[in-house]
Amino acid sequence: MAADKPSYYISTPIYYVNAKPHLGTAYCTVMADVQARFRRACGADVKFLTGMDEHGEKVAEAAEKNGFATPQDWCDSMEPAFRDLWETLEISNDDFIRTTQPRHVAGVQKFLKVLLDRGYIYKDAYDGWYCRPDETYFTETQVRHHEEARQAAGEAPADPEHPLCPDCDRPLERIKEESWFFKLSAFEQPLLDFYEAHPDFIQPETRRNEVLSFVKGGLKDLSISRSTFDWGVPFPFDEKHVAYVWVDALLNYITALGYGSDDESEFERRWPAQVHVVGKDIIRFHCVIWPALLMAAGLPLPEKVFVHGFLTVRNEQTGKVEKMSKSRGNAIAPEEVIDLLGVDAYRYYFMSDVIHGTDAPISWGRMRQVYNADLANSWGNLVSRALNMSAKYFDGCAPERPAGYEAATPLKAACEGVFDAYAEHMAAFNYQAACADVMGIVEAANLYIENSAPWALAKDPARADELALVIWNVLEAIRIAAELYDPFMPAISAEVRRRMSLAAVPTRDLKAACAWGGLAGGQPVEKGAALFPRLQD
RNA sequence: GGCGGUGUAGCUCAGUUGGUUAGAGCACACGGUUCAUACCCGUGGCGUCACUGGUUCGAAUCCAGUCACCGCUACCA
Repeated sequence: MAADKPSYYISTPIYYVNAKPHLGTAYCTVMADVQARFRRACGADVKFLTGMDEHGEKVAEAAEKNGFATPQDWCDSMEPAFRDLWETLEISNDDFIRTTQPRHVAGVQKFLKVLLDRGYIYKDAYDGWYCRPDETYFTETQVRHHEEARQAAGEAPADPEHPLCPDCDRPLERIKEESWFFKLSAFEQPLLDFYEAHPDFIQPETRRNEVLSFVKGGLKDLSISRSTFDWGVPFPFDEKHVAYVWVDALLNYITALGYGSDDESEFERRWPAQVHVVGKDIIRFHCVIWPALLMAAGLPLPEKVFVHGFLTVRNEQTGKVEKMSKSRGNAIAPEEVIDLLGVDAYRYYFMSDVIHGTDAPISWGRMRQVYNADLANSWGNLVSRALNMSAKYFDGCAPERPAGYEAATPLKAACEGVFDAYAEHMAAFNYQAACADVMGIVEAANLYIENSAPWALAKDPARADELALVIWNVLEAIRIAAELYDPFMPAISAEVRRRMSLAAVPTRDLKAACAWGGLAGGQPVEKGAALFPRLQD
């Protein structure tokens, strides 16, 4: 049944279990959710995946430090922080994968065997510096240059036995151990060929350029196992080693489809994914390592990686844009924003006003502006005045679809053609433009009411037909706008439909739903309380 | 150091292959209206399009350089 509809498989990254979800995590997840809801509304058979990344030495350490008997207990204790926030934010994920689940472990082990069989991994001795907190290796040269730079900056020389990490400045350890390596170097040219053949693979364009120049700079083989700790997926053919993050976390995208299980039918049907939504910090994992791993395993590559930027904060005292961080004290928690705006307006603000793809500033002042202008004054007030008039003039109901409903009106003209533009913008993750498309309907409706003056028509019984036509037009436009806004503000759109006695669930055929004339009329309507109570300064 | 990006009204941003007086929304001011969440509608001011020089009949849009911010990468000496 589902199989005859096109599969649309979309993912967020799996989030690292040690950190609670923050505004950036939520931003990414909402972005993917909006796309998932849009695709469902267009009739696609959507699988929307998110989850948690639970392996690694740091997780084991955190478990111990926090007094948990096992790392698994620690992970279990963190899970609600994610699940609860996603539920609050109306995230419609169809699955929630955890890398400690048996289905994931099985898939990882199968994948490793495939890589071994196909000759793309080998065991070698690793000799170099290791940053335990970062779980990262550094070469002699990297470490030496960092030390030179430090001393040039006037800092005290580090202990030669424990020079400092180039990334985090914590002491390194000398490590000589065996490790499994992935022949990433073999994929330099295949990757470049792939990028060229699929110019839309990485979006936006600037990220693509970054990846291109990185790969052209040459790729080195990649250490994919660790034997210094054991909180990970054991190599099936070498129990001393556990999989390192590349061949663990990234694989969630296929293990969630049953790759490596007894029944791989969903994997067969849905892979490759239509899009991975990721932040710019993990672009290389998703645009270089992950495609190379898939090539090595003989699997198809995802169709697209959409890379979003980071949220920054406009300091309303200085006017300067700052990176958000706890140490600066300018970090904003999702809960704070929800308290101010409510969930749907929260989603709308980040999706409509924050430009995806680049770093974008947010501010409390801006949130209030957008909320009041777009949602309270325009959309919410339109619904309010329209439903009020409908109920008042038509005995608690919507007018019946009038005979001349197909006649040209400014409002009908404003609604027609919106779907095509909107769908194109949505597909390109240009949510700002998509929201503007819908706002065009809202503005046209407000203007149409103004110019038609239904309150004047209502005073003249001879113009009853005219009044019915005007009100029906406005309700029809609201119906369409509510469907188009649904991916962004699902609860509000559902409430609008409820007040108009329309379907409880959003459409599965958005194009048809946007066609003029869908509103039969005659059904009860209810004005209700303000959808977006105006924020006072 | 190399590569790339960005810099347009107070704010968030559009500005296709260079072409009449540079745009939208918000914010602000004034006027109108009253069905509505003091809302909606109309009108208006606001910018040397980062700076300098160049190409052109004509550049925000092309070229060179400068400055600022950002990203990736490399520091091979």
